[in-house]
Amino acid sequence: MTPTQLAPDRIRKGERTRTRILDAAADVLARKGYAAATLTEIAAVAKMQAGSLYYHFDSKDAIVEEVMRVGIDHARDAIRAGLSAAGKDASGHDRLTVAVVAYVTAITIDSDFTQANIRCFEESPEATRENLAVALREFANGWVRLIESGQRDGSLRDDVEAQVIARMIIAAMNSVVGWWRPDRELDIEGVAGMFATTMVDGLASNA
Amino acid sequence: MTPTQLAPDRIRKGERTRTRILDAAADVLARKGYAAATLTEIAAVAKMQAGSLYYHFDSKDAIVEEVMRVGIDHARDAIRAGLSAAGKDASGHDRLTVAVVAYVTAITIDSDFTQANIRCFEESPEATRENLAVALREFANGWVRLIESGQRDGSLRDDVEAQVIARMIIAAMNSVVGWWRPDRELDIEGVAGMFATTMVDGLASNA
DNA sequence: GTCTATAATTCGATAGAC
DNA sequence: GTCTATCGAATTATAGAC
Repeated sequence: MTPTQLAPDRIRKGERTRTRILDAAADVLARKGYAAATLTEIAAVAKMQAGSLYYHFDSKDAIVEEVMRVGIDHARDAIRAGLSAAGKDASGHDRLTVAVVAYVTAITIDSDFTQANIRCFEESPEATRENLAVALREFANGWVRLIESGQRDGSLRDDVEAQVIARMIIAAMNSVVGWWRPDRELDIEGVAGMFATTMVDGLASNA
Repeated sequence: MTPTQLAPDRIRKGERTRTRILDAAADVLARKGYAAATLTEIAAVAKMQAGSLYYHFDSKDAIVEEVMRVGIDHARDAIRAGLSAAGKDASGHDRLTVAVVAYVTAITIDSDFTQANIRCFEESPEATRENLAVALREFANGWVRLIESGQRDGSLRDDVEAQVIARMIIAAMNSVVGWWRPDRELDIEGVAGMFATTMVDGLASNA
């Protein structure tokens, strides 16, 4: 038995504590933002003392970075699932609409991680943002490709720059986490639908 | 001469220092955000020591609140100017387009105050947000009325809720301050135009 | 009005007992 | 692995000289 080999339940126990801390951090970060989220509160939610966090993580920023990274992954997975359900032969117009609905739904329903990522990005230290730059660029590029694909197949207008419009769409979608709450009379599918149809089909009446 | 009556140049001197502090605070707040903006740095930009700020303001939050309030006022004025130039008899569709271009241009060109307001709002203390709630609600309501007006005159579709779309449009426009820089090859009028035509006329090709 | 010096907190991080 | 105790740094805010 090598030194790195541990009993299975011991591995699971350590992993579970780590996950509990990340869950707690995502919760606090999504509600308070980066600066206002204290290790004391994160530890309290995880039912620990603040000092104990350092056995599992090197620093506050290490916790924040991992939370945000998980949030980005969750969002990407949700979009992929929606797109693969729509099918590869759907038009760029339809695929963009599906992606918008999938993403808006994902970031509002049951994911403190994606909300923490959205809320804390600008506020987080430069080092953290640099460490996440590749993942975020990849995320943004996904939207750019989606739009460019629609421009190529003729279902989306090509007199605007996909890079600019992608940023705009991402920001518009992210804004829902700032005001939508589950107890609203308006369900999130309705909101997602309005977002998609407005950004993709426009607000102008075609009557 | 009443006790509150001061020599004109003395009034002006005090006001000028106050303005210099607000200018410095807007600069730092727009670049660093609420938490990372320290009084030491604000004072340095204003060419003072941190302690001296307290002769002019009661607290950091008092400075922040006033900067944000000025930012909101600047934005509102820019939109009003654009709309009055467009004329009262323009369609809701056209007035909304004009307002988008006016606002996007205003928040990127030459106004640390509007950028500070956009960047610091979510991060600022609850008391600050409550104090600005009326002004911000009024700002948002302006966009809602603009959209509803277009829905009434038939130039904008009425199968979406103006309240939801207004929030979405505001967030999309605000996002430009996060990435656009004056030295970009793409001028801000071009960006504003793309934003307006995409959100109002849509991304779908009408060919 | 502005400066220097410092009080008062808060928070991230570390050390050592258990 | 977790706790208690504490260090050290940063920051808002105050006090008093000038």
